[in-house]
Amino acid sequence: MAKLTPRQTEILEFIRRSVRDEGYPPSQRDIARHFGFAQNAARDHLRALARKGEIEIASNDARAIRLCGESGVEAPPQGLPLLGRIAAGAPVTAPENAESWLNIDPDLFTPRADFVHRVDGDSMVDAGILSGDLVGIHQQTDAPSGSIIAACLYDDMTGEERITLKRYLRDGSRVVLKAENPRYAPIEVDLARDAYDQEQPRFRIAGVMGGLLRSGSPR
Amino acid sequence: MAKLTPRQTEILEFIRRSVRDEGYPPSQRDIARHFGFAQNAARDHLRALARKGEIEIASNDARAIRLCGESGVEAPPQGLPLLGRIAAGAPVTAPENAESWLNIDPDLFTPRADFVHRVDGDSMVDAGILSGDLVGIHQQTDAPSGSIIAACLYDDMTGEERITLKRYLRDGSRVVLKAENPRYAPIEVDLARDAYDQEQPRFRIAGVMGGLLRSGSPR
DNA sequence: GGGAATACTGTTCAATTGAACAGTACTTAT
DNA sequence: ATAAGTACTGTTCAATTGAACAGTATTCCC
Repeated sequence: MAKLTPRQTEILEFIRRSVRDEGYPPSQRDIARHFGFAQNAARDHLRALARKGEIEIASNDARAIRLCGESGVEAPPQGLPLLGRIAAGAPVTAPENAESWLNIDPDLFTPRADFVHRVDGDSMVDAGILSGDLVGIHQQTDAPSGSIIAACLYDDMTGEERITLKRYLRDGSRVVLKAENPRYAPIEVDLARDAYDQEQPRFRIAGVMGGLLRSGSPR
Repeated sequence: MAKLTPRQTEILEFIRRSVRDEGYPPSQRDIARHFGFAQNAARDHLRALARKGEIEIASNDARAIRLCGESGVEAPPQGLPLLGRIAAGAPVTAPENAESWLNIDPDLFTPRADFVHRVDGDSMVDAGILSGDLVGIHQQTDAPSGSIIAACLYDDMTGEERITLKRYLRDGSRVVLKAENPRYAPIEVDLARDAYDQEQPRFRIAGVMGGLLRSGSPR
């Protein structure tokens, strides 16, 4: 799709707004009146927009403008990004880096989910969270002690950042990230120590668990 | 909103289809041409539809039809009924008897869910299903042995029918409904015996589990 | 039996509309 | 330098369009 000039973007926006607010596209003269120029200027713009694939001028009929650029009449893209392990350097929790998008109402979770994380491994089985489950996460930088959080752990070796689910236990500056499975050892972090201390992993809270979605039945 | 005649519904549908497919409403003559009548008939119909609040005729302009009845451009109402324990006599699995409706895409579950059931009790904890979880159920009358099913159990005492989640194990005519928690005893049914035998509960398969939705985090 | 609503036909008319043709001025790539 | 694209003005014109007015047949309600 060819790039639009600022003026063309303005005009396309006006058409979109008209369709949304009035329910039908404007006539060439409507456009001209709104922008204060002659009908033929509007016609030129429509032709340019049609050539660039943003609209289709369906026929010689009145208001026969069909919006076709990405978001014509479609529903607003509602859903949640599925975040997880991603390539080195890039921030894991940025929606742009989503593996895929799920069509779920964020309000099905409490608190409301901002993204979804796929559980890998059985470290949380005793909390009823199985491998492969999708966990809804509400993005926040802190969490009450005892809650289940999505922790971002940064691996110095690979330079990769990844999300893990853990129970968050905090006592002063001492933080314990506990798995809900006796076979896994808890990770301990002392926030008072320098972040550059290599003996402990660097971590941050990505958010708190707001719920869970599982597809299929276990075993 | 006044009721529409079949003909008016046809015409409203045609306008909706036009807006969806073409991107703009039809002219009165477009309508007339499509239905094979004169322009004025179309005009009469539009006036009737406007009077009944289904559309708005915005001005004297070409194609100035604005759809306003409930679902103008909105998404189709999609969701799943939440079924569970219900009043005596009524069939539990009928969507009309839903406790409430959840706005979930049925295809998030595999197999696709037809309704949702709220888990009450800890009988399935070992399968990662906790009390309060919502389980997506695909309606079917039979299920492979070993799968987790929604079983309809009929209580002769209260005359109530209720849904319970169980692991379904079948060996010939012998059926075992097993809880995924050692503290619960399995229920045994012999299909060869008469359904009127009061020594065993009457049951039927409501469907198989297609997945799970949990709001909030455990404990 | 009368009134209202539905479901049309048919004609006329003025306003609106898109299209075409002829220009102008400016910018941006080649 | 020059061709292409942008961003307009101005005029003319035929086609389309909604509106109005005058009818007709049928059904439904009171």
